[in-house]
Parts: sequence; C-alpha cells; structure tokens
Amino acid sequence: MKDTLISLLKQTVESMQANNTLPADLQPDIQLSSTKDPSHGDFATNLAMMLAKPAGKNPREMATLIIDNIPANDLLDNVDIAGPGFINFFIRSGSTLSIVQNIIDQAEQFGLSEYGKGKKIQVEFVSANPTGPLHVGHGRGAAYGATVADFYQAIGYQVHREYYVNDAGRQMDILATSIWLRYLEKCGIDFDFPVNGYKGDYVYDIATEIEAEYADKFVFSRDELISDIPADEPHGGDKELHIDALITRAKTLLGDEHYRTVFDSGLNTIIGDIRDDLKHFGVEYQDWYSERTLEDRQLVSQAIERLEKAGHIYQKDGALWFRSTDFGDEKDRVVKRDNGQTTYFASDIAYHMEKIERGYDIVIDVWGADHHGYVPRVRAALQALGDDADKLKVLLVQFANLFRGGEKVQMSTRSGSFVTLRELREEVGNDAARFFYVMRKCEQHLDFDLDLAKSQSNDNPVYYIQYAHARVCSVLRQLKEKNLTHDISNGQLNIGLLTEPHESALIKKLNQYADTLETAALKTEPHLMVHYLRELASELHTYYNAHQFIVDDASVRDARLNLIIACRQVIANGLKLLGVSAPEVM
RNA sequence: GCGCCUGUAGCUCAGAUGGAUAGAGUGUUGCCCUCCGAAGGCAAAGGUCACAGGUUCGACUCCUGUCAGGCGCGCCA
Repeated sequence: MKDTLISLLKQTVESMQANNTLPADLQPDIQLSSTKDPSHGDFATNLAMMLAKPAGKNPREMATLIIDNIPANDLLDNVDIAGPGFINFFIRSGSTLSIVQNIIDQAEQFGLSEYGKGKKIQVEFVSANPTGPLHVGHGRGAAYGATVADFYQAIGYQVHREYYVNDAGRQMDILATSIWLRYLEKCGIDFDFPVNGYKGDYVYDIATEIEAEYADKFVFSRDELISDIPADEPHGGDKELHIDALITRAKTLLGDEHYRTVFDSGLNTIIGDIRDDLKHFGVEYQDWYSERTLEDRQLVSQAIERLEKAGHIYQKDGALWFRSTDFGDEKDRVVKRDNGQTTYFASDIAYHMEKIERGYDIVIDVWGADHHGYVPRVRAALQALGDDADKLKVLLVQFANLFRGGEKVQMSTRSGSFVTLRELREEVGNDAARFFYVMRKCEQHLDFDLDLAKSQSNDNPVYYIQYAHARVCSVLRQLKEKNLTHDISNGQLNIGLLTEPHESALIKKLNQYADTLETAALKTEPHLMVHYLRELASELHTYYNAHQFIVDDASVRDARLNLIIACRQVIANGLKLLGVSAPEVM
C-alpha cells in the first residue's frame, strides 16, 4: 500500500521533470508517513515543502502542481493540501479493507517478509562469564538480544544466535579454586575463605557434588594449603595476590588432571544451569562458542601474527602492543603481557576476526553499557586486520537496576548477593519479564521495581494486551454458547459494512503492522512493537465498548467477527515475536 | 580530566531519516456494567521538551556551549 503510493509519487516527480515543472537533476527522497489525525487522511508527504525551494516556488503552489501530475489510479479517494504544504492522501476504503482477509489467510505468517532474504546475520548476546547464575542484568541482554534476533528472522534474515563462553582466564580459575576451597571446608579443613572468592550458594552445591562423586580424593591438609600463601585483605594483605597464590596452590596440589576435573565440573554445572535458565526464558542459541577453542585452534596467535604482519604491533616493556590509536582508539592496547600470556582483548580480536570470516553480512554484539569503552578497540582491530568493520554492530544495553522496598538492590556476582534471572522469572513470570525488558529503548536505564512487579502485577501493561487477545477468544466462546456460527467467507463478502470510525481506525492500525515490524527489526528497537501492540489493543478495547459484535444481522456480525479475529491474530503474532504468550483465557 | 549514554506531564516513558495542535501508561477528579469478561471504556486536569545561543520556511529532533545524573577510562575479565 505504502510502497504503491511511493512509486506513484516517484512517477509524479518524473513526469514533472519531463514537462519541466521540476529541475531534471533533482533526486528527492520521497517520505511518506502514516498520519495521526484521521482528518489528515491516511498518508501524508512533505514532498512539496522539500521541492519548493529548489524549484523556486512556494510550498502550497508546489503541492498543487504535484497533485495535478499524479497519474490516474484507483487507489486514492481524495488528495488534499494542508497546513504549510503537506499533501494528504485519502485511500479508497475498499483497498484498506483487504488487510482483514490477508491476515486471516496468512495467519501466523502474516507480517513476515523477505526483506533480508539471502542475508546472514549473527547475534551474540548475554555471553556472561560462567562463574555463576545469570542475574537480572543479564536478563535484559537476554530478552533484548533474543528479540532483536527474532525480529531480524521475521523479516527474512538467516539468523545465527551465539553465546560466547568465557571458559578460559582468571575469573574461571577463581571459580574453580573457590569450589575446591568449599569442598575442603566440607571435608573438615579449617581456613579463612578468601574475600575475593566466589561466595554464592551455588559454589557450595557444586562442591557438594564433587564430594559426593570423589569423596576425599582432592583433600589436602591445612598446612599444604596455606603455607607461604600471602595474607588476605582482612589480615592486612592484598586480596588479589592472595587469591592468585591460592589458584597456583590449587593447580600444584591437584595436578593438571584433577584441577581440570574441578574446573570443568564448575564450568559444566554453571553453563548447564545458564542454558536451562535461558531456555525457560524462551531464549535458545544455535551455538555456544567456547573461548578455549580459540586457543586450541591457535586463532589468538594467528590474529596477533596478522596484525604484526600488517605492521600494527610493537614491543614495549616486554609486552606486545596493538597500535589501536592509528584507528581512533584513545590509547594503544596490550595483546600479549610480559609474562607471555595473551590478554582477554587478544581473544576478542581473534573471536571477532573469526566471526567476520564466517561470512555474515551483519555481526551484532549485544553488550552491557559498561563495556562501551571497549567498542573502539575491537573496531580498530577489525580495521587493522583489513576486515570490514562496518559489518560489526555493537548494541549497548544499559543496566537494569533492581529496586526492592524503594531501595536499590546492590548486586555483586563475587559476593553472591544478587537477584537471579530465575528468581525474577518465578516472581513476575516469563511473560512480564520478557515484556518489561524490551519495553524501553536499550540505551535507556531500566528501573525494575520488584515490589511493584509483584504487588501490582495485574496492572502490568502486558496483561492489557493479552486481555485484548483473550477477549476476542471470549467473544467467540459466547457465540458458540448462543448456538451461532461464524461464517468467514460471508464476513469477507460483507467486509464493506465496516464503516464505523472505530472500525476504520482498527483497519488502519492493522495495515501498519508489517511496517512496524520491519522498522523495529532494522532499527533494533523492539520497543516499537510493544507500543504498537498497546495501541492496537487499546483500539480493540475501545471498539469492544462502543459496539456489539454478536448482533442479529448475520452480515454485520460475520464482518465484525472477521475484523476482531484479524486483530487477535496480529496481537498473537506480535506477542510471539516478543517472546510473550497470547492466552485464550486469563 | 577525557570519552559514551541520558535529561520531555507529579511518577515511568514514547516521539526513525527535522514537519501539522509534543503523545501514552500510571497517579488525581468525574462518569459508564438490565449489554459479547469493568484485567475494560469515556472525559477533565496536568508541559518554559534541563538551560543558553545558532542553523531554516519550520527544531524535542541538527550544531556549539553550560548544568545535572549514570557508566567507562588496567600488562583484569
């Protein structure tokens, strides 16, 4: 509909250029928008105002000329000039009504498009360190990333969802050591647990499992454990040095094989838990990509070599540095430390290099906003490697602050004091959680008030939309109770009877769904769909209150029922994309 | 200090590429169930779009500066 109108306007401009009403070299970007006010018609364009200046005419005069040059067509009922020079288009009512039948015919397929056909896109999201359960902050990334991915898929892109598992590095060593220490405690060894260790309950659980399976196989004496270990912070020492010494001690005492056993049991338990958690949240991945495999495949050293060959690496203070300042970063970055170990950044270079090489048209990273300083250096690395850095799109998600009893909940993974995603889901439900997380633009801070979500869950906006869906289902149940049937083809035959303002408004809204979906996908702003669905539900509720659907006249009845089941379908389709259910009864 | 994000109704937030009278929810105040689910609808009230300049036919939107809040600036991950 919109596209047809735009091409009509293109023809208009061309014919005006042919008859010299317009300069021939003008290539106007034709903008057509849906109107908010019905008195402005169905669509409006500012074309006349944009063309007025180059053509040396005033906008309203230009508008008249444009209207005179619009080719004959059966789409438009009327065209008006309004305000400073807007051209308002009134679509012939019959042509907008066909949307109802389209929706009914296409059902859950309705609104999907092939916009991105043949294009591959990769979305990496959550990717939280597997050092503990997901918390509410991760939940936002999960809901947002999953929704962005699903939206792209809905407009025809081939989507690959990926979780980057940081299964290498110091944080994981701290976790493994924490588990082992808890295990030692359970086995009766007496010592002070390091302040820098992971203190969550899940650490005990994993330790318990290890004890159950391996009994005292990994037990060492107190002396073996703590001799020559530098003091922890409460005893006037340095907590970082203390934990690092304990890690080294764990590796020495346990030996590679046993250390790996403890390490992997922690990793596997936690990743399994995360995977399970996300699955219940309606979030599934095509790939769980292991950081360790990067090293196994020597991709990290390959990436550094490539940078070196390209002349972007230098040595200083015994370390290898990437000259990222050549590509707009604020300072150069170390890729290999003086102790010979590569940095986390080096792994990330390798990972992004490999992602780009996999041949995606777009590579999307969903990151917490606290990583924003990291964007320029990753982009710099891709440029230095000669890869197309424009393919990388980093979406930064601001923090979700949790409020309980009016107080901001302080969260720290290390101390174990945080609300998990699982707890949140159990408290407010998956539907409300998924919905709330994407209700706001991602760069907007999100205040998640737990008390409000719990105590007033009936006021949840998600219920308003779900209720509209359930209401239509209820009408159809009523119909059955009255021993009436709904004849869809009779409804279509009489669809022209839908002339009430409320009906026209609904039909106009239904016509906007596909466009909303496409915009929301391309802008990676699923909240646009949230707002659309709220508006659609609102108009459906209004219609419900203003008119009776189950009326004696079968022609009107069937036509109206066609309209409301079309609305129900669109609500269901939209909610599904958001990962929210569309219940028939509430 | 430098960089990124944010500042719109009492509160929480929408306002894509500059466009018509800046919109919702919530809260406040009135109405509407002999009628398909009142988890609903209708209406009222509520605004210096942080502030000051600039660009133009036109600025919440773009530019510059100021103020306020959040976050980030490791040979951590």
